[in-house]
Amino acid sequence: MAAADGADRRPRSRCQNGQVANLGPGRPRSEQRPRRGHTPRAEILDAAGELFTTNGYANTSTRAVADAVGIRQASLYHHFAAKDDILDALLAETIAAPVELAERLRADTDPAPTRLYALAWFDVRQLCAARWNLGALYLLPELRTERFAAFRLRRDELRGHYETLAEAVIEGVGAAGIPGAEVLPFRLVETVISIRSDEGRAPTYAEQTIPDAALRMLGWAGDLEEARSDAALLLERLAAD
Amino acid sequence: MAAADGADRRPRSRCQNGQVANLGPGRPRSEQRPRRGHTPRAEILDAAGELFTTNGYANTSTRAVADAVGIRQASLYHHFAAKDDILDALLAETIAAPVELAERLRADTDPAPTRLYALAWFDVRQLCAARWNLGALYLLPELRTERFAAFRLRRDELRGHYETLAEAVIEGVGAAGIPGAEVLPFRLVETVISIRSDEGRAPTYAEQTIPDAALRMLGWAGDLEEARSDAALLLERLAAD
DNA sequence: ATTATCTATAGATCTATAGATAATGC
DNA sequence: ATTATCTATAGATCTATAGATAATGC
Repeated sequence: MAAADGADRRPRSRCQNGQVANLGPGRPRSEQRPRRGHTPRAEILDAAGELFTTNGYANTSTRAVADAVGIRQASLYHHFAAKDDILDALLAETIAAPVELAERLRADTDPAPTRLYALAWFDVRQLCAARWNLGALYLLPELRTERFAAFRLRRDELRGHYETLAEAVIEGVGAAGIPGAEVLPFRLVETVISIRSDEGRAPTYAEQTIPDAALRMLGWAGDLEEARSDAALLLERLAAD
Repeated sequence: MAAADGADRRPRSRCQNGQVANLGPGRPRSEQRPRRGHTPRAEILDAAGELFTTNGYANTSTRAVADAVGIRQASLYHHFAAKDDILDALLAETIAAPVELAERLRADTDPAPTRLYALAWFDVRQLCAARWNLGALYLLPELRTERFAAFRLRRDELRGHYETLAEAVIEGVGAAGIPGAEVLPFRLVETVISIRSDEGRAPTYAEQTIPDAALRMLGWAGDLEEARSDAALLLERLAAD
């Protein structure tokens, strides 16, 4: 019976519309629903991402998620032990890549403005490109519970990396710096979430405007086009590893 | 029976702890609970503000709100026709003052940087000082429904005022401006909400750091101390009217 | 044997309405 | 008469578990 360990073995269906060839073991679904994802787990996460962001986490029943996938409510529990775990998996996805990038940037020797620009750019791009605006879930009161301590820790790490880079930028600009501003680049990047929520779609200008504004806000008066092209080279280099 | 029109006539109790002298008409409460507010309506809003921000809107039952006030669940409906209406009243409170200030600032003749500084300062101060971090409710999916169209409109007005002021600042700085940055001051101010949510309390540095950063972000290179003292004078003047 | 689904259900909610009751105010 | 509370309840949920079933894989 039990599983719910998240170890998806193989895809069960080949395509995303109604016509499906079952490929793996297990009783066939009584109904097929078009839903993105190569595994049941990925299908569930996609459906939950849509429903959690459009109707809210607490307002989305496990039945609604199951319906959106085309399975019965109880079948969810084969893939996730609890509703919590679906949310946790979605949240983890949203910060894994920026955290990893930030860790690589720490070891890099480029100037701080270049590295901060690169991190902000990468992060904004991902927040804009993501299929669902999952950052809107960061303010859920549920995340303050023990259950999500690990997620909070990861996000604090990311925030710490932003702050370290921002402090280094401020140090380089001398008296032009604003005291306390080192906390703001991380926050400014995450405003993409509210913009996307209010405007109903990802802002097109954000990828350039927000990293630019982050550096200016810290008192950095250098050439933004240069920062941008340096950051682009840096990101390419790191992606190659 | 019916009421729920929000027209509170008079206080029912004189004090905020258990010892209470009933003053108005109506059946006495079977239980008294310490809760801030001079009228039942205010008590309900205070309790709901606490519970909505700490447990979430959808997770907070009308029973929980009633319990926190010291009345029965059904008695809420004498003051609010539906749970929606409690949320709407709380949200309206959060933007009434900044919207009014922004409207007065539109008629003012001070330079744009002074006016933007004043608006951001006032708004940040209120977001920090408010008893509950109600801005955390702005991302609720419920707010996208028709029910909250009026609230969205008011908030859009506030956003529009920020943008108009920011555009004027950018115009004054010539080539130093970042295209698209006029949308950011409003967003930067609202980052107080996530900071307060993550740190568990209002940031002490925000009142100065955020207005400062908003101007720098727009490419404004003037004296920030001067902007701050000019804004202080402007706010005093407007408060006097 | 293992896997992924299914059916059925226990037990615990939640919102809003109907109508009774106990105060004050005229 | 008006007001603010009360009790009682209809009707509609929701999460998670138990155990059956229908595939594939060895």
